[in-house]
Amino acid sequence: MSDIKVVVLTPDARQESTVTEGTKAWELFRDEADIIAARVAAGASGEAQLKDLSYALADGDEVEGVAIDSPDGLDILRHSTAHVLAQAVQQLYPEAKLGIGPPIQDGFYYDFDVPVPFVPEDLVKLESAMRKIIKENQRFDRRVTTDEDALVELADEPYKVELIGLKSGTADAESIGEGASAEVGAGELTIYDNINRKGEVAWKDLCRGPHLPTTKRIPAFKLMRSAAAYWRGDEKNKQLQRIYGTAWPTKEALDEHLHRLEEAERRDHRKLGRELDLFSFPDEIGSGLPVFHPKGGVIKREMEDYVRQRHIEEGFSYVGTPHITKDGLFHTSGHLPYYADTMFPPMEFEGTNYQLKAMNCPMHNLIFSSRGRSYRELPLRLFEFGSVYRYEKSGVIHGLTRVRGFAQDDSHSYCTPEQAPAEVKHLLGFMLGVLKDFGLDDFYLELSTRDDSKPDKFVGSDEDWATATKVLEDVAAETGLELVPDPGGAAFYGPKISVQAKDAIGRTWQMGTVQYDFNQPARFGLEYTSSDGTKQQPVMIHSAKFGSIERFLGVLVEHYAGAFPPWLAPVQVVGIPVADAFTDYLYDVTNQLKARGIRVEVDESDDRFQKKIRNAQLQKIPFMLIAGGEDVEKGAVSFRYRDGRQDNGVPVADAVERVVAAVRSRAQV
RNA sequence: GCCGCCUUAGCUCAGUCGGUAGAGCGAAUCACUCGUAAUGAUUAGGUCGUCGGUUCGAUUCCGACAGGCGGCUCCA
Repeated sequence: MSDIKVVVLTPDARQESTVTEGTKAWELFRDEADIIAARVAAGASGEAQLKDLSYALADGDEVEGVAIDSPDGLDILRHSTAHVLAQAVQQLYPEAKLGIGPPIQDGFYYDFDVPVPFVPEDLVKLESAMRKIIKENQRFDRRVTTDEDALVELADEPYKVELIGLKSGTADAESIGEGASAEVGAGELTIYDNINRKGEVAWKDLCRGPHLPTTKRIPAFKLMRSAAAYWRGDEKNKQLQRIYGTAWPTKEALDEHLHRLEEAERRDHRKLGRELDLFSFPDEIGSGLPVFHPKGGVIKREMEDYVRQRHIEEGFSYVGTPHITKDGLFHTSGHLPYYADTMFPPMEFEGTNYQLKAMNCPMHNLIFSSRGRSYRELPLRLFEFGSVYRYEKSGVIHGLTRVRGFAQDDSHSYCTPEQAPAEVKHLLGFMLGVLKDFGLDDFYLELSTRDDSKPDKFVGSDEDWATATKVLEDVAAETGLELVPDPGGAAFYGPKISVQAKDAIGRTWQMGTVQYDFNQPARFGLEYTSSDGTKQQPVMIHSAKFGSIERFLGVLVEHYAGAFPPWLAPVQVVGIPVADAFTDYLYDVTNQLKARGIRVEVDESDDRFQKKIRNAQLQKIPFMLIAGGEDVEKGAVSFRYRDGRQDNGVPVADAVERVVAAVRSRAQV
């Protein structure tokens, strides 16, 4: 056996070493307990690939250890845990057929075809079976096979057989589907055997790897829940039973993760909406149809006042349109054939079908075309709070973030094709400014484009789509923000840029949008007279800065966990007298605040002083103004802030100015 | 829409192996008047989500529907 040269890469050095041919990668990292895989490049020019530590080194390899707490390491840990889950499932339920089991954000899942869906008690049983497998310290053993051999070996696993077929049928791992690429990818087909202490194959799975060296290297895991999921994500396919789990490099990291989930549940806007008396969803009205209580109404009104004012400042005219229309309007716009499924069914009235509107643009188009338009009027900018109703499937309704009736802060800018790029830029900047004023910072942009393979879902010429997409792409790039492609996500009439924000439990929601539309102006025959006297067709740019008032409010509640910045807080100040005797004195102070437009209350209840403090804390009121004997003597009040900070004996005039300034600044306190 | 789970007082939840139900918080009343997160006592709240079936009897068992939760699919 001859010697070979390999290069070991560490974060701060590259070290050449000579080893015997056939040496396994794990021998290079013998002393590093947290290395669980290797990134190997064949020579400096080669692209590095993830390998199991059992990989036999070759001459010229550049090898870097992958730590269990690195992003790749976590994926490997979680995917390996998914294997252990699948092994446990087939132990307990031998008739279970395997789907796929990829790593995901914070964890993993594995899909199974089982005759009876899993219940929570099954997960408990499976966890103990998994612990047993982990204790057995089974070795993940990689074995290269051929399509033909694998098809014979895995004949009992119809879903694996399908994946092998897909792999041979296409060169492109992406087209197999997200997640499935963990099982079969480009290159050679591999099976992983789980070898137990006796050297027997305890279990095996088709998989491209890599995996942990052994099952004992799984430090901490937990099964979270089970749910059904369509095979390969297609509604027409059979539903498999999916088990979600999580796995971490240490027990502490797992506990922290579970703790974060608990914290996230506490900020859930549906829970806070009830606790803070902001809104509710009466059964009597129907699913996905919220009502705003006085306190939620304050926040909603502040949002509306703000965004109406901003639109006026940005050159928009505030308009109004009705909630229903004859259905012909949506035929003209082109919405009906595409979106009949998501519109409420028509109401027949005196021989005419009326429809609850699901979008506002057609009505704005009629305002545009209500009289002749000159190029001098362009861009013509219309804005309103448009109430729209969409018949969302029952399973998708979610608090305020997915409802059946909501208001869009909807605007349409009619402009010449030449003006369009500048208008898109204007709108995007405007939208980002709105997010900033509301303190939202955890979001990214998405560029939704046409899916060329589904021409029936989109209208318009290739050239127009290309032009429109380019305009949006360039403007988005200028912001410097992360831009995620969303192929196929465009509206039927044109591409869009949207803001995607996360809720408390990590789900992303589409907020504001800017959409470029060259189709509706044509369908409505919109035109303006240009400087040379000819009739021209405008381009319209759809834009909503919040997206939907309801959804934005829901995300805001979670962003602030109910502790709104003072300008949005339903109650901005609560006066708390130390004893009844000081109530009148406090009213003198709060009346000054009220005169300055501050939302202020005095707690005159029979509760004791400390209870009043507690109640104000639970209501997350930004400022508590406290008055007792010491304050009265000095002509002062004492502040208590939401975070528990105190500032005693503040002269009344200063206190009033302090509150007014805080509210005006729109800043969080 | 699909799969699973769930629905008991305003809220959070006990409970009834089928004989019409409890607690804490909240509310009301009374007493207490207190310096930075819960004063005490008393009282009132429920045809146990709705409708149908089984049964001498259903909140409990079965079914349908409505609503909720978690996923999947969808999301102009």
